Amino acid sequence: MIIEEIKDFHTDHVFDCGQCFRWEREEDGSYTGIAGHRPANISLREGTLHIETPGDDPEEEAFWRDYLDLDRDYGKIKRELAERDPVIGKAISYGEGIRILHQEPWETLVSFIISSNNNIPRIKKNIGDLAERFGETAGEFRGKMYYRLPSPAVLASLTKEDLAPCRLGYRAGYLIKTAAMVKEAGEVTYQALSSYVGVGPKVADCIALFAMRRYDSFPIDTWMEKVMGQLYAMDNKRAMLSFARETFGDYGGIAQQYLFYYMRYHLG
DNA sequence: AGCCAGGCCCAAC
DNA sequence: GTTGGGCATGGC
Repeated sequence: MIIEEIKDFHTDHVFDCGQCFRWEREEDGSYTGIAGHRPANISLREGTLHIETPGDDPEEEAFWRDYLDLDRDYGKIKRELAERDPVIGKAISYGEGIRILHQEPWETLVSFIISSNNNIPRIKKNIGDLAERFGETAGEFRGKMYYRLPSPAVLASLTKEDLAPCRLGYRAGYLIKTAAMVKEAGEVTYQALSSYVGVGPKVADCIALFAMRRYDSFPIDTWMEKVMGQLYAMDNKRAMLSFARETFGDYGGIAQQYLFYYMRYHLG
C-alpha cells in the first residue's frame, strides 16, 4: 500500500517518541510492528508512505490513515504552537515529524499501566511477553509471529502467578483488577479512566491523548518535569498543567510530545 | 550500593 | 486536598 504526498511525518519521531511500544526500527529506517491485530512494516521515502501488510489489502488504507493520523494538518498546529510560545520552537524542529497515533483504548490502557515507574525498553519487553504468552496470534509476517494483547476477559481470568513470567512486578495485580472492570463494563471509556486500578493522573492523560484524541491532555512524567524545569524554570506539576492549558490550549498534548521527545533524545 | 525509569496506592494528616 | 513511604524489576 502506498500513500503519497505525506508531510510532517518522520518514522523515527512517530514510532520512537514514547507513545507506542510495539514497533521496532529496522536497519533501513522502516518500522515493523503491530496495531490491534494488524502487523505491518512502515517506511517513508521521498514523501511517500509505504505500508506493507500480510494481505496487502488496499481497503486497509482507511485504517492506517486513521491510526497514523494522516488527515490532520500538523504544519498548522506547529505554527500555532510556535506563535503562542517562543520556547517550544526548537523542540518542534527537533521532532518535526511527530504525529499522535490513534491507538486502541484497551491496548493503550494495558500499555500505560505497565509503563508506570518503568523504563521504555523494559515496557516494550513486558508488553511483548504479555502478548506472546497470553494473546491470540495475529499471524506470521516477514518471518516472525505476531500476537495481540490479551483481551479483558482473558487477562481478568489470570492470576498473579500466571503473569509472573512476564516480570510485571506489582503492576500484574493492577492489570488483573482493571481487566475485570473493563470486562464487566464492556468497554474502556474516558469517564472511567481514573477509576481503573493502576491509573493515576499521568497514565489517564496518556490514554486520553494516545487513544481518545483528547489533544488537550498534558501527561507529566519525570522527563516532562525535567524539560519544563530546564526550558520554563518551573518546578511543580500544578504550575506546569496550568501553563500548558493557558499556552497550548487544545494542542497541549501535541506540544507535550515535542517537549518529551526533545528532552529524551536531545537534552537528556 | 544506590538511583532511576512515561507513577500509583494507601494511610496519615 | 495534600504529602510521603512503599513498591517489583532490571540497567547503570
